[in-house]
Amino acid sequence: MSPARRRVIPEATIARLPVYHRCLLQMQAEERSKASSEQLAEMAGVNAAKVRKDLSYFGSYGTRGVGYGVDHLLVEIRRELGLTHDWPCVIVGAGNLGSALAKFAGFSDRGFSVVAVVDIDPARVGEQVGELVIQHEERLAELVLEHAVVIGIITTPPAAAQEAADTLTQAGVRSILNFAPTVLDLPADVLVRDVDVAVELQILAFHEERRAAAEASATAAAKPATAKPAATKPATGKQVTAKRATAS
Amino acid sequence: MSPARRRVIPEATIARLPVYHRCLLQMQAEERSKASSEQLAEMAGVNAAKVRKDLSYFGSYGTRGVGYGVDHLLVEIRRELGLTHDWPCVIVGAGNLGSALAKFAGFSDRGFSVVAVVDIDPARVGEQVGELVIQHEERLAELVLEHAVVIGIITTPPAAAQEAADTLTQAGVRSILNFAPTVLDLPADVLVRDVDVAVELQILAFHEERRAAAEASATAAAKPATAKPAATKPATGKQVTAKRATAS
DNA sequence: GCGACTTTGTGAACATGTGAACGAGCGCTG
DNA sequence: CAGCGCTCGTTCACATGTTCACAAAGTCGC
Repeated sequence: MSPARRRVIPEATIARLPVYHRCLLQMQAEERSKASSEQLAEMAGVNAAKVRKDLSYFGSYGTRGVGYGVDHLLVEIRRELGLTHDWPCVIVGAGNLGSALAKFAGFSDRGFSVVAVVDIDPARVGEQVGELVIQHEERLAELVLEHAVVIGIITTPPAAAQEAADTLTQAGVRSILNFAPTVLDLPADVLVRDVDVAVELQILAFHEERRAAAEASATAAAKPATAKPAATKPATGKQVTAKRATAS
Repeated sequence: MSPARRRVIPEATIARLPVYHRCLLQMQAEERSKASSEQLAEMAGVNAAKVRKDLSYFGSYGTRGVGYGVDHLLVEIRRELGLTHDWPCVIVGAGNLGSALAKFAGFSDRGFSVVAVVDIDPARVGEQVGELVIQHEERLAELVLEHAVVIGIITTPPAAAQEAADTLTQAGVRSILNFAPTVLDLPADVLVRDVDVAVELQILAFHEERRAAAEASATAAAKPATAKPAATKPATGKQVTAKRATAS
């Protein structure tokens, strides 16, 4: 109800909120009522100061000397993330990935419900996928309006992605999760998040490549044997936790 | 063959390389031999200066007054990303997502080959998925060694992810793509990239929530009607391109 | 060959994000 | 109710990433 007292929240913080949310859910399941920034940080794999700073953007929900109330914090984060109400989504493209997502239950319990799946292939229309029936892509705009869809999920082949995005946008969707390996060209007020498995793999490959090069030059005069030195090298620095990289 | 002349490459640059790679492939398909940073930037949805700076980390592959040679640049990027040779991957967890990824052909042509799929459910072992047969998770370590697997892809339910990661790590895998909504705790020299669809959706939801709040307070005295104002609002600023956010 | 034009490569300002340090506030204990 | 220990919230310095602006270096036309 407070009018416009909130500050601007950094993108990096927003991206971490869902992780905190997940950790808090787990704590709640473990019947823990309090959580310190330290504990939350450990669980979320980040720095404790970062946790405190992130949470402080939304107000002072912690108690000094004690920590954060798990239930309370959950409610607040849920409110910030808009998880208190349902978000109707539509999946465009019922290929391997689209079908897998449609069947996947993991969203529904977090407020995301897939209300329709469409595909351009007439042969697939009518096919059952999870609890839904594939409809023809022609009906996309219609379905968006009918179900008040807010989020579009694009799982088409790259060539069809732009058109799907255009249709979604014209029907009023302004949030798109794009799995197609394409850069979508859309109006500035449409928020697109790209998820590309191939890109992720290539990033991993880059680091592997570098690692291999580093090891090769490290063992300069040593034997340039076959490969696969199993699990040697205690790495640089302390063996705390793996380097982490999440979708920004 | 140059020993260690290369500078340290920023993570943000690395994450963009695959996108440039993809754009260049498309240009190559269109028989274009030259590309300016401006054109590449437009295609990749980024700033032209960023393109130049990114590419300059690897050396001077452009020609002033002309641009970059598409073929040449492709070779260089491919070399940097280690796409010149094959990366054997293993998929742990043959659920909806795991199966979809296993069937998906999009990786193989970029140097990533899925050499094995394992699952913990004995009932699923032996099942055909794409060109592979599901094997039991017990054999994971064995399979990693046998096929010299470098990248592990975890698509198990969250509860099983840590164990899968441990097994992979102990077998020598140091690059993991984790689709499970869990923070993995691993040695520091293991590189983990998390891909979590629920997180992405929650980020979109956050912005939708904010947008709704902003619009509500903007139309202060106006009619607080039902919802769904279709496609009003020309947005703030110029209608260039959608805000973009990719896996960091 | 020379001058005009184009586009790269990079230095420097700016913006965003991170991590350490520390004061302020709260609960507990005696 | 005063002192003490704990943990939040905030400030500050630093690291990382982005964008601008411009000189250097090349091509092309004449």
